[in-house]
Amino acid sequence: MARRSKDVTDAELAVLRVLWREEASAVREIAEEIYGHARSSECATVQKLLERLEAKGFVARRRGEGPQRYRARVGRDELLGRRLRETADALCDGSLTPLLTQLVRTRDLSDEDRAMLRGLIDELDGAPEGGGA
Amino acid sequence: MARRSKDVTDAELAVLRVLWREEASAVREIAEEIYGHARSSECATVQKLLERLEAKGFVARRRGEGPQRYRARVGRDELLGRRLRETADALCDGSLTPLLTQLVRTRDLSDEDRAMLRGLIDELDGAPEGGGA
DNA sequence: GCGGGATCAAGACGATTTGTCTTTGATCTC
DNA sequence: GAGATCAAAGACAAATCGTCTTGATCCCGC
Repeated sequence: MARRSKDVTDAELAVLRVLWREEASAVREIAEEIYGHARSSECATVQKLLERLEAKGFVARRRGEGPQRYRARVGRDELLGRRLRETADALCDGSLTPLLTQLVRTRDLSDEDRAMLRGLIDELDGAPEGGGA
Repeated sequence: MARRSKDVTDAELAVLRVLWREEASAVREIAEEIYGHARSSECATVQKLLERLEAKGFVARRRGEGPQRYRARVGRDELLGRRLRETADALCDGSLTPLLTQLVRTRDLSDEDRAMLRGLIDELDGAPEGGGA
């Protein structure tokens, strides 16, 4: 039926990447970052990508003096969380646990990774979920 | 340029799900599982999906007496690992660590999840990858 | 006031993906 | 050999996605 479109496509992601690095950028700057130069067609492409990203709520634009400047409204980690949840929904009936075990089992974890993880878990164990102390 | 096609599309995944449950199934059985019945057009659809899955190496077919039977050649966890790596490549330059921390931070983790995780890490810590003590 | 440049919105475009269906051909049974 | 089942191939429309063109607007220095 209706094909589910991606949250952020590859080309859009390239734009987001720039915005994660550069805070607030104009179209021309982004195009230059991505393509190495900024001919008018490339600017138009970037503009279209920004337009689509804005429609999805992933970037915001600031009008004012000079060219409009765009900034990201999602961080990498939020996007990451989104994708992880998507994956969990598609493959694990929404449960995140299998992702965790799969990741840990993957064995690419360094000593530091493990230590860091342990720390995070300790933190969660120590601080009750309720929030307030 | 060339849009990257998905490893397994949604409709294909529905087929795989059946195969994960049912070991080795015939087209008609799969169609019945998915659609509730098996008219010829639905069988054809499933067949096409199986054909594509086979081309990607995700299922194998066994010819023999009676209708051909298909079985999955990837498990859920392998597919999961694949998707996780994809996500890591797209968003984290291939590093899996951010996925881990994001998952742990997500806070949807139950006590059991945390205990399980801790156990897994202990295991990794205890048994160094090199093998020998 | 005017030419020239930059910015921007809107839409067109082709390639590709994806889910579905039809057609045709093969095989088997009674 | 009639009819049913199964399989292979391809056709199909809808949708996505990256890209580009067009036309409008604005602003500057002269």
